[in-house]
Amino acid sequence: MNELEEILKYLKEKKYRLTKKRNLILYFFLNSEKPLCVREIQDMFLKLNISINKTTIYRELFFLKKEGIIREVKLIDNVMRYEITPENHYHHLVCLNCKKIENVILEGDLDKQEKMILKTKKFKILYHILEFYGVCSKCEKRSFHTKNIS
Amino acid sequence: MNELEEILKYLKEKKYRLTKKRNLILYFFLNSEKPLCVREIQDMFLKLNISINKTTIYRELFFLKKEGIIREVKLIDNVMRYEITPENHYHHLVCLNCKKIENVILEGDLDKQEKMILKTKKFKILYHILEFYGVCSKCEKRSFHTKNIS
DNA sequence: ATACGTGCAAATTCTTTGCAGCAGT
DNA sequence: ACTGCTGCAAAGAATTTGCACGTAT
Repeated sequence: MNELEEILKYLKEKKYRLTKKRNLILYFFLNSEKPLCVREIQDMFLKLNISINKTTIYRELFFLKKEGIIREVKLIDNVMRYEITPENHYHHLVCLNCKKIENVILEGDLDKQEKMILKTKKFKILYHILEFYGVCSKCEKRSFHTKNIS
Repeated sequence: MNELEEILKYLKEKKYRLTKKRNLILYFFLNSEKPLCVREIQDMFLKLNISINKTTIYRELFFLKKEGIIREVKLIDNVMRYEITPENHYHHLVCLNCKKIENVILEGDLDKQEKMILKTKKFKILYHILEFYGVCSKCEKRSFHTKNIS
């Protein structure tokens, strides 16, 4: 699964709509070496002969930023530019059998929860620890066979 | 905010649609002293002179069960009945200043994450620990005033 | 016969888009 | 003149519903 598919899957899971223009804007970002501004994105649509309104682009950038998919880059000119956010915050999958620890990215779903908590509980969260305890795929498989395998 | 509003808010947050029939079914559950079966719900719609298909009811019950809003109750006859799930699984808000621990309900949002992890990482999660560390509202307020305010 | 489930097309909900227009530099 | 934002109506995406039919007890 490539990066675009990852992002689309994430958006789908959060029940946002996978529209042609949203997909295209994401495609532009993933295939650009440098941060893009509204104007540049508008031109890219123009080149493809696809109509788009500048408001749509502004709103889409705001949306993608909110979702943590892109981030703002301020250069010397005072035009806002954006680029794909390079990474994300890891959580851990801890195997109770072999003690192996694996990383997993939850793609910012807790942010929403934390905002909700701030609003409803008035509790300002500074950080969180989230660990999942279970059985990894290797150990899971092994338990159905003999102990001597591998 | 009453219980129905709480549930609707939760469903809205998860981007499920708040349809008339879904709302009504929830209303029936919240105003019923006893567990309800498909037939009884069907009759309630009939009384209100609102058409509904039994498949819709089956699917809605499956949906609400999946979301943890209702739960199955098996009585002696072999008809499945459902009732509002009384409670939920707590997480903790730990204040780093006064060490107070508060409960918070995340309304099953992690279930989805865990299913996702099972699918993509093939890691079978048995349980999880999730704690939020931060500053509670009291301590937050106090830090803006003098130290003597209790 | 009754309880319950599935697939598909139509209906409904609600996000996303475009347009007109405004504010600030 | 240009960047950036808002409200409202229309378009579009995707969930929800109804219908026909199937399975199991």
